[in-house]
Amino acid sequence: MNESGDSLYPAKWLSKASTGERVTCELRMRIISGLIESGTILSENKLAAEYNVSRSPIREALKVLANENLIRLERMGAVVTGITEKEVEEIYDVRLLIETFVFERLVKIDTAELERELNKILEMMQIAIKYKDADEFAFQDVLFHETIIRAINHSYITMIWNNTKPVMESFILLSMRMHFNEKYDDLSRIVKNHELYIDAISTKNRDIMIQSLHQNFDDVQGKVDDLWMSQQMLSSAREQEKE
Amino acid sequence: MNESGDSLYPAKWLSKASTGERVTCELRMRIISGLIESGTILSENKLAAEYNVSRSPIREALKVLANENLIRLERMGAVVTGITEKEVEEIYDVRLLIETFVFERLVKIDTAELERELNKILEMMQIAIKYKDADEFAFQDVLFHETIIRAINHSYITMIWNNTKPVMESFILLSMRMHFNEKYDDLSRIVKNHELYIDAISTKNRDIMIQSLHQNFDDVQGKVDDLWMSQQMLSSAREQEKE
DNA sequence: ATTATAATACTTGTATACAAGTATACTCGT
DNA sequence: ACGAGTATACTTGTATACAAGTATTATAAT
Repeated sequence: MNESGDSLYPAKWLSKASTGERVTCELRMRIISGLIESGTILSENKLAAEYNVSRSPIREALKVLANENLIRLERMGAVVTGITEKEVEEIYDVRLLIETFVFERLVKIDTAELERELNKILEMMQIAIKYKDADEFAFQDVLFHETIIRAINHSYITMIWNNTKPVMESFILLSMRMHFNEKYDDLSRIVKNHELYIDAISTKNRDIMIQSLHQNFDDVQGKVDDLWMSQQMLSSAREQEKE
Repeated sequence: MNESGDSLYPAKWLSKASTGERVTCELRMRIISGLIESGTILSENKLAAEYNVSRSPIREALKVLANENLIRLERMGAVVTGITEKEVEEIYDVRLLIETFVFERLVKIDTAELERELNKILEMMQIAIKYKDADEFAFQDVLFHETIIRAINHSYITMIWNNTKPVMESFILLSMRMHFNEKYDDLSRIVKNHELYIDAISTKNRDIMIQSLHQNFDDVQGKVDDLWMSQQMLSSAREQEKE
């Protein structure tokens, strides 16, 4: 029925994805970006009609999104929860928590290979900056942290990551797209900070690691406000349309 | 086709559950108990036939179990991962991690209502012991920790809990059933330890909390060995059947 | 005997159909 | 005008059907 605009989620990341995964990613982006407002009630049938698919992939998507705390499955309809500033902080709480845990494991093992991998990702990030590819930059940013987390081979920490990653990815994606053209110094600061992170890992220095983690948080936190502002703008724009 | 024995998961906990949830809980118990061995390849069709349901609830169950790291969804068939001693340790890593985090929040807020709630649960546990109701005891044990974790209203911490809880619950359930009749002193030790936990919360004393958490871990760890032993017994019994 | 190829039986992912239950709206009685 | 009760249109959960793809097995050729 209504294709309602282009897709927010990078098509190239969905090359091998099933319909269910596509819908999941797209809905997630719409919710996090604020395009679908908090409080909206989603119905399987309507979504199926909107995306021109059957209810099966839609159901799948809703289950996943409910697990990510983006919607709340109720008797009739799924209520969009969305994410507020509070949720963003909470996600970063979790990231701080697990990355701190991970670091404690990393100091006990050989991290040479990991460092190599991280440096590779760092160079990729720089290329992404050079070619002004916000999506690629976001991808590598997320990959950076994923690589660290996976390095300790801890299935339940990985599980936590798998559950927080999608929201984080979408959030960073939107945030990067918004900032990429304006704030070049922000980007280099992010890269610098990732370098610091690698340093912390290689020297096994807790203080540097904590410093880097908090720096990273602040970097993101700064962007959060802008994202919310733009959401507000979106919302008020819609409000005006209605009138 | 094959109902293969009774259900492991308490029927009374499934009063309002859908077929999908029932299948999920039952499969989870079978996997964790070792009744379904690691390495087994599950097929949606076979499971559907076995449980006399359609593929829809089975698919749902497999998605959930994959998220809990109990199976691995592959091209063809779902490979049972199961849980080894390593996984149990890892689950408790996570619980330690999040409960430590939670405690840091709890010291900052008024916990009077929480303490009341926890004491209620504690009394329930004692009744469960009195009437030798292992399942109820397990239920209250899990509820105890859930209550603490939910108290800080942290959506992503809650999310982590939601994802680890089912496995933990099943594990504790099996463990309790195995030990309930033999080791009465174990049970009172568990209760004592929970009292200690409440103490830690009310006095906002970190040291007591850590002590209690580790104690709790040791309690479980002790039981783990037995559970594995019994799994081994199960396995070897099956081996012999085959011959 | 071994290898290449083709047929078959199984797999998942999606679409559709059906059943049971719930909210909304409407009608009828007062 | 207003409330009780019914009809209707929606909701989810499950079952079934279909399509596309993959492993396996059997057959045929060398």
